[in-house]
Amino acid sequence: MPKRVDHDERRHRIAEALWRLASSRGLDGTSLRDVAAEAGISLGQLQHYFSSKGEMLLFALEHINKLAEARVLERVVPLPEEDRSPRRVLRESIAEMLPLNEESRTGNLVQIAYFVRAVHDERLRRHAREGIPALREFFAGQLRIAAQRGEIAAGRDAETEAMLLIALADGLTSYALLDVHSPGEALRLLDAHLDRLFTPDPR
Amino acid sequence: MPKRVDHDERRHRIAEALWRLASSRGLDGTSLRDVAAEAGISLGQLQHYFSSKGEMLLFALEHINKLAEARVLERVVPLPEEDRSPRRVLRESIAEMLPLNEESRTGNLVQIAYFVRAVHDERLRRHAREGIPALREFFAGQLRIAAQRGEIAAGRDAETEAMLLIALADGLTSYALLDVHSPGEALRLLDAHLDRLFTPDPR
DNA sequence: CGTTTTACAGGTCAATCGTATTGCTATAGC
DNA sequence: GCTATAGCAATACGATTGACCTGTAAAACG
Repeated sequence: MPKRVDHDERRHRIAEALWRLASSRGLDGTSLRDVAAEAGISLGQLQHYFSSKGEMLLFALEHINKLAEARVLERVVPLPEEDRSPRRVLRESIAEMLPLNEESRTGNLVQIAYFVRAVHDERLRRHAREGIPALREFFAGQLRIAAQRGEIAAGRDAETEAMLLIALADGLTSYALLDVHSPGEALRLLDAHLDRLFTPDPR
Repeated sequence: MPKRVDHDERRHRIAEALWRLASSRGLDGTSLRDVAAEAGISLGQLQHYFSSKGEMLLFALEHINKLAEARVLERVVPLPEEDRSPRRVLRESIAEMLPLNEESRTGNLVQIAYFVRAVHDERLRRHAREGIPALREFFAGQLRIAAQRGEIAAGRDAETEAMLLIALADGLTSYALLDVHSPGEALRLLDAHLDRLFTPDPR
């Protein structure tokens, strides 16, 4: 047999070619031939690594989710102790999700392409249903710490506020992608929301 | 010539057939033949009313937007004077946008299908860029009235809060469609946000 | 009444899709 | 060094797509 090849490395390369195309044409508008050409390989070779389009899509989704999670962690973890306040952690996390740079914009466009499929595809929908609660718990944990520190009103439910943050981030992202507002404006709106959330108990 | 036909009425029928299919398969997954079959007409007849698929899509989008706007107005305008507080108007408006019933769910799924296309299609994107500011102004107007009445803190910027509400509604809708939370839970989250927004100046 | 125009049916078209198949080549393993 | 096999290229396949094109019946209109 010929030289052994790192399968995962090849699959990642193909997934990244898929993202580049899907971010500008959607998943339906991206054919296997397109992906192969973008990755600089033949259709036959692509089929050697993915036995069907669905399999390729699923692999690419799991990969992009892992990368997105890693980027958030990479941004939050290195913060010096004194800057790692709940508010700062939440802000940096959400900012990393917003389409503030070209790479993130591509990622978000791909995520949306998957989102549409997920609405009709049970297998993909499960991914969303499993991922969001984990994020919500992370956010809620930060909010509970903030409540203990007296940085937010005691009456607020952490899980509720966490879900509101996620939904808001999602909406801000959508409208930024549509150029309804700029990415910077999305960040400003996020900060306005956080200002209101991180208000100590007024009474 | 044969009996004159109400063109607009036929086109509306076709658009509604398109929605039914697009809400469960997406716009890309819906062929002209599918739409014709769903509408109970031949492909030839469909093409008699729409010279291209793109034209049909654009017509159906404009139609669904008009209907959505009309439904909001129908819900808000008949409210008795004493119930037409800014908070109530905003709540009912947003509730009408959430996928709380099957009809609204279908409408939202179609909207999302268009959203994905809009990201890549300049002509569709213009629709979004023109529609949202109008909605934001309507919301901002309600918020200014609330501020005059002293129902919300004076320091809040109406346009900012209006855009936050729209983005939040959008995010809540997305996650309701993915069954991350129930439509009822989306409404509860909206109310939680409104509770915080409609808090008189604490100082 | 005759002509023109509208409303539609049906078929054809090239293009494109995902998938399946075949065959060659180079090397890992014995 | 022989051979089995992983890696890949190339091609073919049937299905489906949106866009055309032609034919025909009927009724509106002069």
